[in-house]
Amino acid sequence: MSEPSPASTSPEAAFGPVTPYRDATCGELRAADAGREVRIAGWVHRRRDYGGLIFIDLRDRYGLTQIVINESEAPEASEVANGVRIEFVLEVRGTVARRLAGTENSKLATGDIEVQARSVEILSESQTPPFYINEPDAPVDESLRLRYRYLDIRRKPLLDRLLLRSELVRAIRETHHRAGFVEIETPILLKSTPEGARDFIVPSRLQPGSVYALPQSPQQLKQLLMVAGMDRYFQIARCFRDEDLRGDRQPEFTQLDLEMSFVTEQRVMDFVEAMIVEVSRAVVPDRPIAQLPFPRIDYHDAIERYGSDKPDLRFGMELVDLAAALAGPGADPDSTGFRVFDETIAARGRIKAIAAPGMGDASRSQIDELVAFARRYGAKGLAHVSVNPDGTGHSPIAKFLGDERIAAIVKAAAAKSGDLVLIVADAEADLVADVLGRLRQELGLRLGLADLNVLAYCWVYHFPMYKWDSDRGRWDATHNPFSGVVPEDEKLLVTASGDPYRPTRQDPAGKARAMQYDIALNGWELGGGSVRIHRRELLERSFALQGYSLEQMHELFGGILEAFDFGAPPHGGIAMGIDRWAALFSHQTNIREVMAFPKTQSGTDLMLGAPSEPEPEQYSELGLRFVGLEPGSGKAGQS
RNA sequence: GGGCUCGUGGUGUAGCGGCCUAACAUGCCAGCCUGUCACGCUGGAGACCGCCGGUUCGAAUCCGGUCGAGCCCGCCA
Repeated sequence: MSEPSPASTSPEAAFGPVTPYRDATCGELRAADAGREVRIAGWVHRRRDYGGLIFIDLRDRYGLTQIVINESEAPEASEVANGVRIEFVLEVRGTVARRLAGTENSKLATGDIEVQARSVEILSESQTPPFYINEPDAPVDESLRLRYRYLDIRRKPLLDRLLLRSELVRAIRETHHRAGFVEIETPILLKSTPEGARDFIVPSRLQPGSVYALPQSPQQLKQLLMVAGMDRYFQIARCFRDEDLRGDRQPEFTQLDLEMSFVTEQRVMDFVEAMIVEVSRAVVPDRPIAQLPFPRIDYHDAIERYGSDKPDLRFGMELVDLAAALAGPGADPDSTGFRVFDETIAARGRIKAIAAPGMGDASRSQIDELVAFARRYGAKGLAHVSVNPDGTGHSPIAKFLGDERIAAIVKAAAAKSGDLVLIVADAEADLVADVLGRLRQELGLRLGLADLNVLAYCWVYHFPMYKWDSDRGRWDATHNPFSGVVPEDEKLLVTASGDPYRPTRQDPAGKARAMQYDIALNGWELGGGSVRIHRRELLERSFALQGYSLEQMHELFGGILEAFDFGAPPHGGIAMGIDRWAALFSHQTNIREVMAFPKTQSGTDLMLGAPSEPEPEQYSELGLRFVGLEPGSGKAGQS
């Protein structure tokens, strides 16, 4: 190789696939290229050896091209090809030729041609891979896939998902730039705040004894950018939360974070909705959007009708209240005859139901399984009524309720013959909604009620401002401590006692609604945001309700509070989970499947072996020493 | 912190108290084969059943513990 010289090619050539190793990728040669002399490079996908004739399918991320090595025409190439094995990296020189009539392969984009090799060079050898790379559907233990992630990415399914994710991020960027947003990076080394999830901590060497925290989201920074006059900001931001993992949760994940100035809830939702539609159409054009504009559902309606603040609108099966149906007939209007229901009514609880289509013939064990499902989420039981072919109902609790009430339940639930009405009763209305909401979601999918191709986006708005934290005796922000209050509820941001620093459960603040909106997609929470409080006085009132003294406010949020003294515009925004979005776009239920290098459920990286013990010098430079953990306070234990 | 599931040649599975000195498919190795594309045919190597301990005359198979992976509750938006 000679010394690199100044640029000798055009940008087009520099951007193209041609390199000193290849003239074309493995996915682009067509019949029209017949006769071309080409160099082509890639991995050996498969090898078919006929003795004097060897076929090699050469693969790169663009596709597959068949190479033919004919011993009688290229004896040297044939000798090399004899030693070639799967996943070797080759550079092949030869001639593009139309395949013999009748031997074309319609399954390949390049199936009309083959490259007749003149020479074959092995650029790199490979061990036998630990799992099949050339059979994309072959199941593989996930820990193996994680340990050899670079091999898993060679396989089509994961490759395709990462390409789709790349398109998603590209579409997001293009749309935001077109809408005049400025993309700004914010720091990863930040200050710890007590809100929300547990922080990841990074000890400071220059400030011994102090720590940085990794951002759970760039929340405060984007608000400061609004104070800075940036007007429209967005970022594809990495976020970190030190909590236990789930299929839809990794310790580090990616958010689309955006904020706009001089906006209302309506205005932010309008932009985000238009952006989502544009991105969806660009990335998954063949997937219909269920409803345009997106349904906008008040939080309380969402809980009432779907038992969820992220309802899956691909199917109905809404929750219905049975109070009226149960009150109806009978000698004693205060008694339904069924003790569980009577106690619930006496406790001013809720009795609600869903009708599961076609499940009327569910077996005893199927019912038991549903009862166990309901119990897992805190229900004390799960009553059921099966609807007979003639439209009447039968149920184990019919002997308590009587036929008239059973009929009223069937009617209230709008259950048809063959359906199964599932009933949850509890003194806690939230629990009833949660359990039925989870049953609804589970059964909707199990019964195939959801069109899997549809994208059912919806907004849920006006979340409660706070929820009472009985352990700590204060109001917790439902979402974000900076969320603004709906203007007509501003007067509710007070305590019953009048002292803003003594919150109690009876405070009017418990009824205040936030200018908070979530976007849900097919039953997943895709994102959430709010119009923020931009007046310092109101922010202090809100923080007081959340249990912060003036000193604590300054300690924890001093920077942003001070900023709000220098002219903060009204502003609002949203954060959306890119990983979840990509997973939903590619029909995955686990975000690991759309991440290049995810971690296991116990937070480890099986490929790199992270986390690992630090070197002693790293400890001493930071003034740290590992003293072990209290028994039971963590899994690391003492060594 | 807790519950559940899984862990057998390289990979995916079967075997679930003695018939297992572990079976099948695929992969791997060798040989033959000039038109295949999940090529074919013949032959061969390869696991002591995650690890430790226990029960038993006898364990891959039962029990306990432990490690790893997954799902879930708590946690988390």
